[in-house]
Amino acid sequence: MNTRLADHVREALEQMIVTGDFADGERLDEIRLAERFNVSRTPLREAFQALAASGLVQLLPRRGAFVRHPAFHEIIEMFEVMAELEAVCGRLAARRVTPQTLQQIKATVIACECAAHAGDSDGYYRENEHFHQLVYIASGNDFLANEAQRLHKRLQPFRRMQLRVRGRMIQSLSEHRLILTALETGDSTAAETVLREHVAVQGSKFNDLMASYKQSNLRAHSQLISMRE
Amino acid sequence: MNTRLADHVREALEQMIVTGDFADGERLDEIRLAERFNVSRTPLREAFQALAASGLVQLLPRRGAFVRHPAFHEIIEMFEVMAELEAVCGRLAARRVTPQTLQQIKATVIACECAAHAGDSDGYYRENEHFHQLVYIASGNDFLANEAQRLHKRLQPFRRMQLRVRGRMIQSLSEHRLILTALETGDSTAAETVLREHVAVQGSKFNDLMASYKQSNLRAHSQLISMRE
DNA sequence: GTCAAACGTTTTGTATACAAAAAACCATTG
DNA sequence: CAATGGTTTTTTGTATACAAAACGTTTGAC
Repeated sequence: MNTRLADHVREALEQMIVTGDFADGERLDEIRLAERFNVSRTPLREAFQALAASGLVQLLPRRGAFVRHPAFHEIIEMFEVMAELEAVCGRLAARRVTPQTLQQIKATVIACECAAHAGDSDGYYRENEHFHQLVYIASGNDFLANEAQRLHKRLQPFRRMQLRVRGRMIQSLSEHRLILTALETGDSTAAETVLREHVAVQGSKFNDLMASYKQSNLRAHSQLISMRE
Repeated sequence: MNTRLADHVREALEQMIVTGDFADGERLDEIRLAERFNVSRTPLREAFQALAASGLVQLLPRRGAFVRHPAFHEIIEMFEVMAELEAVCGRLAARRVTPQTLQQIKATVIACECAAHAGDSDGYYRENEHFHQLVYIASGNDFLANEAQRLHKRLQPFRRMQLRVRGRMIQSLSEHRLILTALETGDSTAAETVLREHVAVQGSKFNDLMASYKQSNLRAHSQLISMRE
């Protein structure tokens, strides 16, 4: 646990932004937020900088901090990069994965299947996260693993929506199996292709994401209205 | 031009770290640096945060800021990711590049060749940067272009070393030609493969990089010694 | 001699004060 | 009524003051 106020504020603001408490382009008032969190402007401004580094707010010099909700096409672009990063991880992992990591991946695939059969949505979500993290590590490139993890985290709110789509979980499961097999047999091309498709947002998934994004936009919008009252 | 002190300090520190003015793991003294730059601790701490975000320093809570020179294997890893990112840019660009961008790329290839024949090393470096930037943009994915540019910038000091290697420029030129042709003919596989190889650090290049890295380490080390006197 | 506890020093994190830039407001003019 | 210029208010960026945590040192016990 961290005792720095700035980190607490950053986490709180991150949560608020992601859950749509602020409208797109809204200015974050230093003074009002400071007294709301019962801190001074100093840790608040630190939090702003951290949020700017991860792309959640835009910091304009001598203007202030503005929340920046990604436009729909930007999310599509981020998912495309995520798909390519995971594809690279898969290709490298097929050649480099250690027996231990492979064993761990196998365990998470099984845990995913168990959670799915038990109807444990949260459990599935958790194990799925673990599965992908292990694939990143299996690439044998720690820098790549970190970058992938970073983007994965940034896409988390949108992925959560996507997983709610009917039937997504079953398809996801079979893809996990295919990936596992590819890694076991050292088939780098298969690992690359399946992982890219596994993550990619296209075809029917595209429309699903579109729908859930519109909903999240509505939430942000209604929030904006309530703030103006 | 930016009027914020914090940004000036960040740039200055960035330069100093990259050029090896600090040893690896050295603590950056807030007070001493503040009076050296004639600023208070506030903008200095802002600069620390920005540098931490780009990986040049490590920020330990209630400990301080420590410069973090990447270990050799970390640089290799970053180059591997860079190669894969450029490969992705190339693959996508072969399908999506606009006639205007293609024209611009052709222009930079020619400019590179001119600079090379004129023995203009700095000019070649500049046009080469431009060439890669255009390939990123040609991918049609702005987020990808930004990420690629970010990593490219981070690897800049090490790339500069690499280009000094004898014969590298001529090989680089012919690779540019191959990439241009692949983009013109829409050959995504060729664009991907050539760009990956173009960036990758392996074989003889590996040893070249190794040698120049050792030199840069020596510089950092001698600096450390001079500071202790 | 080693370990540990208490003290003083240094350094970080946060609050607050202040200067300067931006925004808002308002009056005046065409 | 629109536009412009000056004045006031707000807000950002920076300096400084202060509290608390980390660090080093000395002292004391075993």
